[in-house]
Amino acid sequence: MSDDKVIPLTKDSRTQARPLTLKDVSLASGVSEMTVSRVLRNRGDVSDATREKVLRAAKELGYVPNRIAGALASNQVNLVAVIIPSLSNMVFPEVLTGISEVLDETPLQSVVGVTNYLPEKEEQVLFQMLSWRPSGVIIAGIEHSDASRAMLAASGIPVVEIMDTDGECIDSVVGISHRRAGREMAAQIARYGYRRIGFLGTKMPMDHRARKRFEGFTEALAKEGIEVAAQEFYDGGSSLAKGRELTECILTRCPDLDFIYYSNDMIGAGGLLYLLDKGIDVPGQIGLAGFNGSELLDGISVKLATMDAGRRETGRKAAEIVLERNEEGNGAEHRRVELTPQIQFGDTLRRKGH
Amino acid sequence: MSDDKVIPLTKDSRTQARPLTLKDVSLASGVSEMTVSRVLRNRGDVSDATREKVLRAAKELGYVPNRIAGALASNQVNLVAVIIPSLSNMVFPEVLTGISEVLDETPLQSVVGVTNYLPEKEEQVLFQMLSWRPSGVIIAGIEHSDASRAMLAASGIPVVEIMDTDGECIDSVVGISHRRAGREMAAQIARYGYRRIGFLGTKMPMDHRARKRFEGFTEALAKEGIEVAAQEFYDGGSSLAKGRELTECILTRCPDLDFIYYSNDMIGAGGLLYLLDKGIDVPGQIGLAGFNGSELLDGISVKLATMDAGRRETGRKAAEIVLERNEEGNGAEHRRVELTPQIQFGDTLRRKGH
DNA sequence: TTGAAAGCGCTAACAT
DNA sequence: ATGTTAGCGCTTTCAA
Repeated sequence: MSDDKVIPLTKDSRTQARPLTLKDVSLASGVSEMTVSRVLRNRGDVSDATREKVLRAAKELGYVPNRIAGALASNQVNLVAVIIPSLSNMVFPEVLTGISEVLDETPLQSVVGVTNYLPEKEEQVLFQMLSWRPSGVIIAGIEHSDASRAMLAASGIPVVEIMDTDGECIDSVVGISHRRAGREMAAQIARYGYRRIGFLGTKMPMDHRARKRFEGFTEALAKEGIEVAAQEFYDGGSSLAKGRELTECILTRCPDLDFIYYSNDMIGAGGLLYLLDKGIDVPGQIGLAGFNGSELLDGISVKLATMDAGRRETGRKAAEIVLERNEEGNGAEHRRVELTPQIQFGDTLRRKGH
Repeated sequence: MSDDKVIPLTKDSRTQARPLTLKDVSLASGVSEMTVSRVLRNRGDVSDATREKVLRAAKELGYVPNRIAGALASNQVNLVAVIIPSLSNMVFPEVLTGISEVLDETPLQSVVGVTNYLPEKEEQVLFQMLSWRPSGVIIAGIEHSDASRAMLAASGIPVVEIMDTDGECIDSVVGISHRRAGREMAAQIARYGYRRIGFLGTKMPMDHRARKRFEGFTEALAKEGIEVAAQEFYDGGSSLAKGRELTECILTRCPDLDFIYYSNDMIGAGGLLYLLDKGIDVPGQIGLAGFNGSELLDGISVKLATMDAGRRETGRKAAEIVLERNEEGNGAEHRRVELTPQIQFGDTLRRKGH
């Protein structure tokens, strides 16, 4: 970006002074406000004649209902609060997509809040969201401050925690066990004969899910008598460049690694590209695996091993639970849905020496 | 994903029957509702003693204000509606990030609606959003249905159209001229001596901005007496894989191309990786350029030429305009902010034969 | 099938 | 510094 031209326009508009109300439509159509309300919501019995009249009047005036008032009167808010740590990591937009897919067929609508991985911010965002009295909350992770948990528990609305099943949930939960994901990847790597294994991931306090994968990973390796030979942690967002840099770094420190496990596909792909550039044989000399199952990166000639965390599916399921919990009478039980990701071997994880 | 275990829990909660109201806090603290309201909003003069009392009572009870009621009473909704075509293209989350950065310091909060590039869906989403009486609307693009334009114009709230300045705006606009972006890239490519130029992009009716870039591109080439030698269009999302595939495709049809202009960096990078894999000399044999300035892809060894569309900046500016328009008294003019993207040459665009 | 009255929970505006 | 009153625009409930 260079200079920004700022050109104030002259034309003067801001047409409307007061937004229209039901009353305006009532007057215009010669029908009581109540009946107008009924027509606009398709509720109760209204004769076709009046329905016509009302609809026409509303359309002609350009009436837009005031949901604030409607929500207050009916004590019903068709909003679902969705709270996620970030929008920069595609994982979360993908979950949102799953949620929208399901909610789009219903009167419910999602509202997104972003926490930047900060518990304090999460608390604020949550408070803000709850103050709109949404029909449900879908929130990433199961680690929350005491205050957040208290708010959620007390809210009396369905709460679905997503993307992590390792721990106690407040109400319902959908996701995968990251400990198990880490364990299974470690087991597979060990089974394939790798022994000098490095790990590369985000700084852990930020990201509980990455931490749990790492814990599961080291735990399972330990069971095979293997210790992680080297590890490297980084702050901030993941990018190909970061993956490159850290891979170079870890291999300088520890050139005899025969495998690197990355905490996500983005840095994994960066590492992969780096190794390919260097002419290093992958997975002959060194095997690699990431995490997420990012289709985004599928076009790299050598496909990185990974594990699909089922983000779309998670979003869909979470939305379905909120819906289910909103249908009164229905069993409306607490739910625990654990998705089981499979290893995708790609081209970078195969039996050593094969 | 394989089988999903669905384990209904047994514990029974849904604690609270009726959410707390101001009245509850009033009773608990022995202070009038009005004063409680004042304390909770930091408004007017309240003695430190009563403030303390109220705050303590509110905290102990776990009171969460009901904004629905507050908004109705005060006729003030601190929501900004943000309407975008998609979350799958990182461009939009990046704009959202810019918006949030600015709004986070204010009482305003953004609410996102997604249109899937469908004008009809845009209309619905817009109607939904407007029914919440937001303090402003930030909407991607300047092409909208008549009904949408009418709603926006009649809403009486600030409307900022973003990411495209090629055309008439309703109220204010922030973004770049995609025609100009296309023209400038074409001019540069021509200046550098390329003559057999291909274009690769999304199907146009979907994406006005891509279309305008293409139009600007062909127009500027025409001025140099050059015609686009081959073009390839695709549906659906952009990915590295798609870029690969289409690049192979266009080069099969037209093997003598010396340049390919891609409608975004993702497919551009896919093409780049394909050519590198094939051992083709880039840019010696064929030059490449994309669009967006995606930092995401920075880790590829050969850096794709591109143009930064200033997404964060666009989001920030749009949010600032909404804020400005909400400060009464202030000039509150209509604004037109045209950002001017610069070509980033990377490694794939240089004078032919150098 | 339609209408009238009474709030929803909060805040603006006005007392005190 | 605090309290009282009267709505905000809609829907629920009850009556016709």
